[in-house]
Amino acid sequence: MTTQDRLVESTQDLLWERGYTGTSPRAIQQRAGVGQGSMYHHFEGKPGLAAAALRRSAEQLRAVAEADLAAPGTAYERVAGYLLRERDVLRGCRIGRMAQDPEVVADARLRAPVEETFEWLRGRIAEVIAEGRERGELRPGADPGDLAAAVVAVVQGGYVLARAADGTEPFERAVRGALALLAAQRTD
Amino acid sequence: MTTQDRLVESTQDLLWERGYTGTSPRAIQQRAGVGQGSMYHHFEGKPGLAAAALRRSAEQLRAVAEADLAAPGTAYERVAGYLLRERDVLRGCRIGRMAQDPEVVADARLRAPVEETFEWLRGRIAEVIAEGRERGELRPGADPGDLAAAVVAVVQGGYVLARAADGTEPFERAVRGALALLAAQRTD
DNA sequence: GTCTATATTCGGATAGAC
DNA sequence: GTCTATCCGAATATAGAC
Repeated sequence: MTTQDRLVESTQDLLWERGYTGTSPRAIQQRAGVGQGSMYHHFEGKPGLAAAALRRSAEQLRAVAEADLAAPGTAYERVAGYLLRERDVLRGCRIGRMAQDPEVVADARLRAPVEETFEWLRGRIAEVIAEGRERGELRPGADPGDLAAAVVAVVQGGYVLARAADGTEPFERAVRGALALLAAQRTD
Repeated sequence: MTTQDRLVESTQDLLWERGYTGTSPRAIQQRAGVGQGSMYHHFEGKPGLAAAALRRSAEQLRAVAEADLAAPGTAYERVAGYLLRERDVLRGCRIGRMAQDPEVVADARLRAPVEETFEWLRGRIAEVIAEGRERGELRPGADPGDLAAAVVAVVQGGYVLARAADGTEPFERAVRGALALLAAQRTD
């Protein structure tokens, strides 16, 4: 693995664990086993490195989500697959976590991958729901975009509740609740 | 207002804006218009002051939520009142934000008010839903605790989506989606 | 490309005068 | 109770040798 790659991966991990404000260049260099000079040679300081790390995390998240959403099955089953995917609940979402940090939100290069990821995810889930409607699997009713936003919010909010409780139960409850409500939308 | 109160209020604001890791004693003192000595005289450093601020924010949040949930009306209307309350969406939740900070989660005195607030909120909403069931307003089905967790998660996740988008729309969508799903649980 | 020095400011806190 | 002085290490970065 190249020095750049080691720096990017270490940054991904640290941003996940400690957030942007809580992650220092020092800590990144140590985790990557790289000196200060190397980091500043390859990247434009902490923001540049973080931007690269976030772009990479965003790509990876997208690929994982697409695998669930493009799976065979009914719309309900595909959304359920997304909601029930195995997650490291107490670690939370690498991308969603960034939205809480004002330094990230204030920097266009850092916020862009976060914004794009959620925009894509909501759009993709809305598509799945709209398809389910067209196929007659789901009742017509609420805007698919609204339902998709609710689904994504349940996951992101579930992480918040789980960390607050220092346990996974609230996350699992929220997902079960959301699935029960979605299940009631299926045609008989 | 006493010096203590000014310190606590300034800390509440800064924790909301910048999070725990991003809030320095210096910044607190300046916002409160108080010297270093005063702060360390009245509180046990940053953690002690933050604990006091979080307890106060938790009380306030609880009071506001209770007002909506104890309002007259059907269970659906009361939950809708909670979901549709006016919020400063882009600022997010003072309590939920803390759950993302590893320094908060690691310190029992800081995590306690966060945990208790969400536990209370989920329980209170579950009560409202259970009452609706008993009164025949809502169909029997999913566990009220699961539905309550989903409701709270939609709000917390909605904040995440809104900040990611730098706009309130995703929050409003998520709430509309959740309300549409809940509305379908009403008896005819 | 990578390393070691060095610089500056901030974070978090203590000491002791008033 | 409040203020100023002071301390030490960390955060973030630059300079320049190798």
